[in-house]
Amino acid sequence: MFFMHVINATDRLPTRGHAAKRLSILEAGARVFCREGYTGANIDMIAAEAGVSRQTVYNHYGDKDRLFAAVVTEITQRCNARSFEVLATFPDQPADLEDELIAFAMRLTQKCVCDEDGKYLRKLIQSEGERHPHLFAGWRTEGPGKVWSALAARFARLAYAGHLELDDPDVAARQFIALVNAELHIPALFGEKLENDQLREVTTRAVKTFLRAYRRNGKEGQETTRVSRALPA
Amino acid sequence: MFFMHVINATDRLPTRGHAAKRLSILEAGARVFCREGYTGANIDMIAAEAGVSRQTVYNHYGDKDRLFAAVVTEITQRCNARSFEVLATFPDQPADLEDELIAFAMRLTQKCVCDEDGKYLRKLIQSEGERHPHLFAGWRTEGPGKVWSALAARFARLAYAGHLELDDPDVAARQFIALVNAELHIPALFGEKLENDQLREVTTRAVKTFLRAYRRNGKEGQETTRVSRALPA
DNA sequence: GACATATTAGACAAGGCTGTCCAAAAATAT
DNA sequence: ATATTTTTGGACAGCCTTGTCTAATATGTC
Repeated sequence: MFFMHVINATDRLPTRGHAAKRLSILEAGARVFCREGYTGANIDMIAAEAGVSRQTVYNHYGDKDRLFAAVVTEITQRCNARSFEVLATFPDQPADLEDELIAFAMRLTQKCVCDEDGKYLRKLIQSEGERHPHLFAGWRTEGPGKVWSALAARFARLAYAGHLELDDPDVAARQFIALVNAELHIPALFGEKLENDQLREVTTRAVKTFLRAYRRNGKEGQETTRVSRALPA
Repeated sequence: MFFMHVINATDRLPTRGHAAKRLSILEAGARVFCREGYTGANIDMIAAEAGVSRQTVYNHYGDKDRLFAAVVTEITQRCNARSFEVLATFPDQPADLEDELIAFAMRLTQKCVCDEDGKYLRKLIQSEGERHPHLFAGWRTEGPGKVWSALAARFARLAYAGHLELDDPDVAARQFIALVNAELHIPALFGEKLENDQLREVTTRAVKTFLRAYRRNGKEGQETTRVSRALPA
């Protein structure tokens, strides 16, 4: 009962009491660490932004290091969970492949790349990744590692079903993500948000290019080996 | 590169030893700011790494803010210059389009994306871009803005010459860069370097995909408008 | 209401960092 | 060799931050 909070503060969303403060500190920590960097962030700021006294922060997380670690693992888990949620909506039996891939890509962007957590995670990794690689080792294997290969499996399935023609599903998956994110990098760096219409345009162009390269009969040159590995459910 | 001192905010023309220290401080500043973030960096560290006394740092740059600004503009200019150098080697009249695009993309990666300055710039922008947008406004317009449209013009030229078939050269340019960088992001975040062989593989896959999407006779669906805008020398 | 637990505000020491001042030493130019 | 400019090391005040401690207050349970 008491360990609940210790293990993971967000499996429930408490609105009062111990757990509520704990969560609110975590969220404020994410915002502040991300905005100011590890060294630039200070506990008073986090406490103020969490609507909590400084001492409470220390009561819950011991010290700055441990708070930071908690923030990182929390954000990481949240991002991964989101990614797999979206992944579950991949169009396995598409009626209109292009349309459905576009919709899928937009979900991916909105819920995993351009949302708050995604932004936080990118900034935290960028600023502290080299200094504390152990903190992000989990993210690397559980995050992109699994998400990408899961996405690759979905593409392999589409290829097996005759919708795509591809050499290496892993490469296709990475390229898909790269294309979809192609036009988001610069705005993301400066915290600018894309309107829904713009996002649709950008995504549409990305998916069209992807499909021109990988559609069943959009080939030319390059030997394409038929995929025939174990496919997931 | 030599004009730097003249252009730069402060002051009078430096003598020889003066200029050497000045540069060494700038480079050390880049390393330390990038490694530790703006707040995390301290002047003593920079002075030590520059092989200079702390007072000398203050003599040259006044205070931390102005040193940081100088570092940013220096790195920015260096990166832009590099980018245009590489851009000048774009294959305008390719004998073997794929091979030459691969070589070009590798130059781009090695000299602009994966080199020290590129890494520094990314980290600085990521960590301080939102807080000091004015510092990077110049980079945005002079850097990606001009590089991308210059690259787009080169692609348009290839299209005009019948090598490619593309809708919008600007989009193609961004997608080209996105594909080429697709597999570099994660390693870059953790400061890992790719071997030359791996880089070649990764780049080859990217260019192959790009060309499958945009080669003259690798089409299907999607109305492709012939480009006919003003072309640069 | 009584009790236990969480939370709060504030004070506090220890330490780090910035930016300044200064006098001596070194480098450079004349 | 001498005059001028730069550099150096050290000392310093002022400020901020972390993490601890304490006594008072709030919250929730029985």
